Amino acid sequence: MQHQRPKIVDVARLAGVSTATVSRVLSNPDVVSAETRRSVEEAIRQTGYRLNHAARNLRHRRTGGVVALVPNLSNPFFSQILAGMAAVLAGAGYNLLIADSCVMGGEALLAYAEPSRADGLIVLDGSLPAEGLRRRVPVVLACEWIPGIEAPRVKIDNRAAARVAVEHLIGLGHRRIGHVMGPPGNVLSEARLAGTEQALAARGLPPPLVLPGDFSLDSGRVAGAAWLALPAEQRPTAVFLASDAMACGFIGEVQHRGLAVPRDVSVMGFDDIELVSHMTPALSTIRQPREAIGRRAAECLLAMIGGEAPEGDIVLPTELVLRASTAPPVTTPAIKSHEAGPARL
Amino acid sequence: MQHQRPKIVDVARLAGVSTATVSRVLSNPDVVSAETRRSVEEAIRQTGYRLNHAARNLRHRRTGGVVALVPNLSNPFFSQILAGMAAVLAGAGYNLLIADSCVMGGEALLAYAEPSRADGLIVLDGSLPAEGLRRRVPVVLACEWIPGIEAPRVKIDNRAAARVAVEHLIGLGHRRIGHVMGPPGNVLSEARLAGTEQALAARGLPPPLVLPGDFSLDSGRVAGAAWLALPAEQRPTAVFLASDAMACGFIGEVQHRGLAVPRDVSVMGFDDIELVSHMTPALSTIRQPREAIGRRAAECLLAMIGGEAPEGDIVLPTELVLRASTAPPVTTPAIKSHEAGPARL
DNA sequence: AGGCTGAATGCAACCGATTACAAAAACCTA
DNA sequence: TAGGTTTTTGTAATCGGTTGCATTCAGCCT
Repeated sequence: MQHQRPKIVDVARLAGVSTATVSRVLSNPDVVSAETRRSVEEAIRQTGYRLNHAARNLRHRRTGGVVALVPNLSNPFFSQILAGMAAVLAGAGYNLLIADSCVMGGEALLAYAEPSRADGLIVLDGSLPAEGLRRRVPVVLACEWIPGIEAPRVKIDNRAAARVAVEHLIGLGHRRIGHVMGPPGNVLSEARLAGTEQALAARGLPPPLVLPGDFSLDSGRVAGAAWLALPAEQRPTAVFLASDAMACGFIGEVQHRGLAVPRDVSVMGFDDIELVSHMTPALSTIRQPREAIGRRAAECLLAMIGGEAPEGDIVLPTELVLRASTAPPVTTPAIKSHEAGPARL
Repeated sequence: MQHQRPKIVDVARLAGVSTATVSRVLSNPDVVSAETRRSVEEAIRQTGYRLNHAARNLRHRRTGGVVALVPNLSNPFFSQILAGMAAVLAGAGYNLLIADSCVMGGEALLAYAEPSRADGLIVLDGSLPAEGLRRRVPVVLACEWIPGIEAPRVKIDNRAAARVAVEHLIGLGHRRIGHVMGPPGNVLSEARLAGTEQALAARGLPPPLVLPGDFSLDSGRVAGAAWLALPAEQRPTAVFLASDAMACGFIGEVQHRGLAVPRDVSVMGFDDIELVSHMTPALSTIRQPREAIGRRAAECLLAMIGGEAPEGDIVLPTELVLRASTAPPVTTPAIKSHEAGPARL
């Protein structure tokens, strides 16, 4: 009948000490005399004792876990952020739990915000009910956020980044510029649109042609079709899309219909997901430091769990990455050079 | 001083019953009389009582969590499997914890296999030490697996799928076929290679030109460079790569160097990640039912946690997806038709 | 009326660690 | 050597629910 998991009293008995001493060896070895410690360690080895986390957590009134609330786990954009968080949290002895808002109702999600389920919460989804997050565990918002909520945010300057992207297009000589938005109401969508408009207005250019989207590949494809459907002389010569995924869909659609990027249209993405540097043409885009976002969010949360006052917002830098999908517009419509493709021999 | 979280005795006191009764209302309402139940529920509402999971888990000797061991979270291939698992597990009231073997040593990973940390384990990484997984929690292996371990596997028939892929290339008329492998030693790499060899041998064709890889985008790029470095007449006219990511890298490299797919080389991938249908050319590939893999693995694990005998291996079907990256080889080297590109006008 | 059955509830022992407090031991100092 | 520290260890309460067993009581049968 010795197939029970050994508990702390079994170790104590074998070592001839009290459970308190064993516990001290485990969590605060310095207060135990060297000799006792050795014999306890030996007893632990002999019994094959392993600590029961549920019991420790109960006593400590904590859970040892942090929940990440993700909208749509299958989106590769998020997985890299999660990887950053996982690294930090694992180092601090916390478990990373993930909850996909795609597959759970808002009700079920809020259950995660309870102190008995997790010690903290990182929200990556801006479309949650702002209610119910009050008076619960520490919360950090990353990337997207919920306007009503009072919590530190780890983010980038979306508006400025969009401005930089569009200024690049303007600098290349584009005058008719399109913008494909993220989902309506989303804070990121709004900020990127605003940046686009600002950049154009600052140069005295007309506002962008705005097409709807939702960050997904397929919405980018649809936007591509919409662009193609325009009369050629009304088409923006450059399009800035609010996500790389949409940019891929857009380019795919345009290419499948026989046009070329950047010859017929310059395309600019947002995110710099790994794949887009390998496409043809390689995508010009705005790099978000995804891993760092995850890291910082986790660090910030750990600090709050540790009792520190929440920091203010953390704004991480973005980077303009120029590749082959953006080029000067083929002007001089008089010549109508249909052969002038991208320099590829 | 009423800012304490209410506990079960507070509810009991308010409702005028014992804690046992409150507990029954919570977990086994049928044995409580309707009247008592109502008054307890009312007390719960008034106090704002919330169950403490750590306490319940301690008593139940379970954790309510399942760990997924992933090699490299940032890989989008895995995130969709995780999404499937998350859906099933959330439905059954389990938390999904993720551990990225990239960021943790094998030691730390095995700590997750302890009953006090998780009720079960889904391993997606075939490169783990087979030891230490014995005499622990229930385990299910998905996709990749560890040869030494006795546990149900959720997988596809990699060899047959590779055979189908290569037969397609042969059917198109290709005779010199290349294969870019996954990481050496990996069960998937070996099976896909074996399938490739079988298909060729069955038709009496010479064995494939095998190039090394590791499933990553960049290793695909390197393979592309290696292919380009071959004398043109030795180059395989079709290449089958063991992952879509590698196929993307390969195509990118080939295109950046001025050649075209499938005109100069047909390319076949494996996985059917979402993006590849939007590339130009759209990638022909083998579709893995990633979400289903995640689901089935989770279901299987839940059954084992519930005490059922482990099922045998579960083999899910794959599908040959034909798109634009594969085409008949441009034979008749006498004509050397350099202009015959893909039909694109 | 006495005895029996079964439903509803309470008592108190758990689950397995942690830790405040007290007791004991060891070490100093005058 | 008595008295005062400091270090080490043990005792027992505690974290917050759950559940086997005992008890109570209403309803039913003979």
